[in-house]
Amino acid sequence: MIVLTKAPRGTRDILPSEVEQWQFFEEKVRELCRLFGYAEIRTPVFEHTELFLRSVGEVTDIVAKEMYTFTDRGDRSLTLRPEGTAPVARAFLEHKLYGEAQPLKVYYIGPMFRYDRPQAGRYRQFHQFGVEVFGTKEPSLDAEVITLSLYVFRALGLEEFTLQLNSVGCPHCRDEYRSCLQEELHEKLNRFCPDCAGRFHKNPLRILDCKQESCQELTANVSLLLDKLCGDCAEHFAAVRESLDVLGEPYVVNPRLVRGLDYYSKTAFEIVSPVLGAQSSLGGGGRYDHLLATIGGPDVPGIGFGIGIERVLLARAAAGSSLPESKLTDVFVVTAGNVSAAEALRVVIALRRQGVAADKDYLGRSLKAQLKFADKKQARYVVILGDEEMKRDQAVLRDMQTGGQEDVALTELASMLAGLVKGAKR
RNA sequence: GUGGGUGUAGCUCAGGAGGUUAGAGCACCAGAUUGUGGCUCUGGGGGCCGUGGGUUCGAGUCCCAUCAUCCACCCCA
Repeated sequence: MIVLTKAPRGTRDILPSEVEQWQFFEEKVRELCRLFGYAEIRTPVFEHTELFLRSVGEVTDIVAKEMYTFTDRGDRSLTLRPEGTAPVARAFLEHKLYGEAQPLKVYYIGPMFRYDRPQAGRYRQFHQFGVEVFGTKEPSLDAEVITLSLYVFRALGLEEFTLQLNSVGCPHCRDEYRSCLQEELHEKLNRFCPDCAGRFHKNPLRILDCKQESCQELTANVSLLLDKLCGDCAEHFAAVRESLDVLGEPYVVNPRLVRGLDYYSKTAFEIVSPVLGAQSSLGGGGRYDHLLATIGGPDVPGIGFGIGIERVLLARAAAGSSLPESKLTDVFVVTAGNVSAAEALRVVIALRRQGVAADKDYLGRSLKAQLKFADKKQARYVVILGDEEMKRDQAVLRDMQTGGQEDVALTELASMLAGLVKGAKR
């Protein structure tokens, strides 16, 4: 039975009480992108299914079992984007942005969709902030991109995280290593866990990343891709490390780090947090020098990362970071005696026209209840419109913090409060 | 897709081995003498006990299924 009063599994509402956290995230990220020279790009939330098949890779988990794919009324197979890189790459090609000055640096913020079993820090609709840069293989760019992701976490008040770095090589050295690894592991094949047995053919590199202790032991002395990179890849990796060293950014080389998407080459990195539980990855990314060519474009290199917004917010909450309370209402206008609601509205509108966030009661409540509500709204000031004062074209202005109050002429009310509110915010 | 935990008021939870009108705290609303919030006191509204079957004279309580949720695996953000 479909429950009409519940959001679909793995999705959730971001309620007013939480939305400030999201706005905070977006503000910080936009500011950083501006400083780093990245412009925003917005692509559709769905694309031709084929785009993800070709770019992400048909044997990846994302494509094999996690895509929201549907056929539209024109019989086209479409898929809600499971990640952000492929759509941006598509847009880059579609609009021939390789014809503009390179490199092109862009960022995006938006929802992604993966049909997966929900868990802590994992949703079917989740949100990512990510950047992509097209047009250069220069290693210092790798360092810039990585650094930007670290600055994002810091700007959001996260201190406890680790940057893991690796190189997954290029098609040449990776394929060679892959066969080499399979050869080395072949004799031990029956001693691996069932998952790894499956990985042996599909993605042997991932065996090195298995959480099972028994598998870890079996691969303890196996040769690593990092030691078998081709000259070009090895040189690139060394240069990236050097750039990070120059910047003073600490990192951990994890030769067993693997990325889940096929298009990665050379630099691969992930930022993990110790406070998130099993879903410890705050974000990750890497270089994808052959992606554009794979989907039918020119041979333009690229690099990027994606950060999970939900996970960042969870990490912030776990770290006890909070935001200063922002108040929606500066002034609350209440009525006493026979003063009409319309009269109150007139005053409220006049205040708003002066840039004062004002509001009033809309439930016909008693004076006492109106004040109680104003208190709940955390309004700093309350304007009381009473019969006595109205006769003199005056109103009572009450400071809810100090409890003091005075009579103010109606004509001066708006400009006076505008001044008071502006002063209080400083 | 696999394994385990949990579903009782808006929220956090009680409800001894099945037995009458299902409770608490917080929240919400209203009062505590005439037009004044926070503190206190008093009162009040709210619950197909997730849903559907079954066992029983009788089910919030036992059994099955289902849905949801949480945790872990897989994988990833």
